[in-house]
Amino acid sequence: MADDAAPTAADRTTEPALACPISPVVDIVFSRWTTPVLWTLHAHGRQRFMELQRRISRITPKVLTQRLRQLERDGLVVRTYHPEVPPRVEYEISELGRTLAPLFAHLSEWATGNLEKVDRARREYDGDPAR
Amino acid sequence: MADDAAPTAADRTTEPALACPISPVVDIVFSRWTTPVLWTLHAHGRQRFMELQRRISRITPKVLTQRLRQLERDGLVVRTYHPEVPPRVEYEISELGRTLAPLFAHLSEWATGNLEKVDRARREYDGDPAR
DNA sequence: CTGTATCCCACCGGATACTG
DNA sequence: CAGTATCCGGTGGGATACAG
Repeated sequence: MADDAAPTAADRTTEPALACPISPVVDIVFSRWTTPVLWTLHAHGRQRFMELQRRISRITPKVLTQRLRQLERDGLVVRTYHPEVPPRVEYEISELGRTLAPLFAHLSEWATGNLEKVDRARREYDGDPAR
Repeated sequence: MADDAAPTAADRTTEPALACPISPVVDIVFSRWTTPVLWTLHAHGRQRFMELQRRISRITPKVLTQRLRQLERDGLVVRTYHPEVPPRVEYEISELGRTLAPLFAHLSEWATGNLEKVDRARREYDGDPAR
């Protein structure tokens, strides 16, 4: 990413090099840790930093911050800072982010049943220890 | 990819730690380079190793092999070896892999229009150099 | 509470060369 | 042609400590 002049997310759609129109979406939505963050935000609504960290149990504050910043920059998440003592920050899915919901549902639906097939394929490929 | 001893793809669906039912799918389908490989296979049908490498222009043979092996193990791609001289190997999407097509179409559809919004969000976040 | 700042290491993937 | 074998550098992310 980030090389010469200004490769935007959109023009990568037509980039001949990859010739894969969904690569940019994958970079934005499915890079490491972004899916759990988005999903948690989608499943539990607006919530604070600590709630997110607790729910995405193995994530460190550093990484969580990085992902949240990226998602905020991409317009998928909205950050609200409340200048109180102690400070309170809330995150929520943006309107744009919400348009991903059907996609996630689709993913989730595919997982049902097909994940099992993947497991079976792996076992068979590995020499079928369970038979 | 790091699926050694116990945790299968399927049981990660119910793993409390992530509590994100689509994470396993993301690991399988959207890890690095897998999307371009699957897309190219989907777009151009059964093809040989070199064709794939040529179409996914920046991929190295080593990485291409790794991804193809992974996809074959997961049952998403079928490898056919023809014992000729010189050897000929063909790859194609499996039946299971084909069930991903609607999903990819969905992704592609989301990209249309929304990618542009992401770009705008980024420019605004970065300080809007184009205004 | 909500992050930053460092240190550090494992691993991915690029480059290159070589084999059946 | 279809890979494998090595070397190797950059980077993501874990652990830990600290700041506003």
